[in-house]
This record gives sequence, structure tokens and C-alpha cells, in this order.
Amino acid sequence: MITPAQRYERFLTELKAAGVRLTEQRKVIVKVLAEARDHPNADELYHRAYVLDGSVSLSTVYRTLRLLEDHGAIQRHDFDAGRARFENADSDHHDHLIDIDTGQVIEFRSERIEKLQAEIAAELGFDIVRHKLELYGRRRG
Amino acid sequence: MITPAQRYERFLTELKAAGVRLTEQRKVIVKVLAEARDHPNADELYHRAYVLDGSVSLSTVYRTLRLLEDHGAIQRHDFDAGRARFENADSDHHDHLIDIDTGQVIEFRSERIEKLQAEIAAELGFDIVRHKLELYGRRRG
DNA sequence: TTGACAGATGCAAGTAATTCGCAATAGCAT
DNA sequence: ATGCTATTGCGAATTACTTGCATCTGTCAA
Repeated sequence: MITPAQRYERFLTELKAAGVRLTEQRKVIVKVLAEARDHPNADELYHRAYVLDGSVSLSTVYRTLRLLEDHGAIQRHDFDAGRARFENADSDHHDHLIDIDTGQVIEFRSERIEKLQAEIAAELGFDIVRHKLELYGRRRG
Repeated sequence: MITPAQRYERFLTELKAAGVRLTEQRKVIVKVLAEARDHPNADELYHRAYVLDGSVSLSTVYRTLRLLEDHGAIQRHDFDAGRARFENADSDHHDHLIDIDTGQVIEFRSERIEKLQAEIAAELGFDIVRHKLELYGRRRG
């Protein structure tokens, strides 16, 4: 199991190797991302980073998010339209189940669904580059 | 196979039955939607409607889209973040495969995937209310 | 058919999320 | 330490959509 600290180091190493300048602000934002156990949006990330370092601005959060996304370090989601959410991309691929009553996001993975998707795309003459599978449900009770 | 004209009449009947006022603008917008074979966004719908009736405004397009969505007559999609697209909701449920090179949207349906999704949700203790499955792919060549 | 009125419309202004221009600042290689 | 260039914060701009308000128009009762 990878720890937040390990993930943080891994992020920095990766960025450095890519020739990215390691500014104080980027380090803080990356740290916040590495420690996130949820799927925060830009504003939430900004607030968490600001607490650690008041020199972080929202603009830089947005710029850093794009940078990290371009480097494949994080993943962007659009669960609810109008507000992107982010998560580390180092873990295995998974899909999401969103509790429509609480907004809670549950991660899951199904080999069978992955395989079926590839089959369907192949039948239509396509190769899948990425996909989005979100289940919106209500807890049984 | 339902024709655009039939779909148009069905829309009007449905709205009238719901006590919705049938204004000239709404009729034009509904007509454009009934005839759409693609998944147009608000702006595209506005332009198509404007050609038929210059008294249609973008505001009314947005207001009508929300009205129709609330009545379950159309479906909203957020394929690419930032721009919602719409389609008639009268056809059977289907998912979408988006060609990342051309933006073309292909519809498909897989019973097996639908069933798997329900199974997965059940395992996690949820009932699915709705879901979103979008495959983003590239044509084989 | 007409008249009244609640609900719908266009316009322009307002939001919310995100991006951008620019002058000041700070990594990092030397 | 120094210089070059990328990066930053700020506020303004952009995009997609929503809303306030005065005016207009379906609809229904007479």
C-alpha cells in the first residue's frame, strides 16, 4: 500500500525527471493532492493548499492541475457538470459509484465490464482510448 | 420506426397534457429537437431554431431545454466538459461511443453491460438510479 | 370573439468555473 | 552570486449558462 508521503516523493521525482520547475507552490499543491483521500475540486484544493502556504493562488492551482493532468499524474472527473474533481492517477484504473443522496464517491473495478467495453468498441471498429463509467445509485435500505 | 413529424406531435401532445403553454418559440425548439439526428448543444439548437423563427432567443432555448428535460422529453449529456448536448429521450436507453478525432457520437446498447452494472451496484449495497457510460475511442485504421 | 391575467419572452446584466495578460518574482544552470 | 526564462499573483476576460424585469401572448372564461 502506497503512503501519501511516498506518493508525494514519486510525484516530485516524476516532475523533476520531466524537466518541470519545482516551485514552492507546486510542491504544496502536489502534497495536498498526494494526501487527498477524496476527489476534491479546484477550490477545495486551493483552500487546503492555502492553509499550508498562503502564497498559493487559485490561478496557480488551476495551472498546476492542468500541468499534472498533462503529465498523467492526476485524473480529472466531471461527476456533476460544472465542477471538475481530481484524483491521483497512480492507483489502478477504477470506475465510480456515486451515492445520489450523499454525494459520496465509491470506487470499484470490474474486469468483466472492462473486457465487454473493449469488445463493443471493437465491434464498432474502434479502439478505446479512455472511458467514463459512473453509476448513480441509492443505498438499499 | 418513429418519424421526426411523429416525434414532434408526440412532444406537443405530451406538453399540452402536462399543462405547458404552447408558445410559438417552444414549438419551434421542439421541432428542431424532434428533427435532430445528432446530439446538438444549446447554441446549435438556437441557430437551427432561429432560422425557422427569428423571434427565438438563446435564453428561451435554455429555458425550454430545462423544461423538456424536467418533463423527461429530452436527455442532457456532458460528453466534453463545458458544453451540454441534448437528444430525444423517447428512444430506448443506450450508451455512447465518442470518436475522439471527429467528435462523432455513436449510440450502442449492451444488455450484458447493463446487467453487470446492476450486479456490481448490488454487491456494493446500492440500487442504480441512472448511469453514464461513455467510451472515447479512435477508429481502427 | 373578446378581455384579463398568469405565465413566457427578449434583452441585458449577473454567475460560476476556469483561463489569460502582464509585470514582478524565483528556480536552476552556470 | 548571476542571469535567463519559466512561473506567479492579480485582476480582467471568457465561456456557458441563468436571472431580473418590463413587455408580450397563450389560454380560458364570459
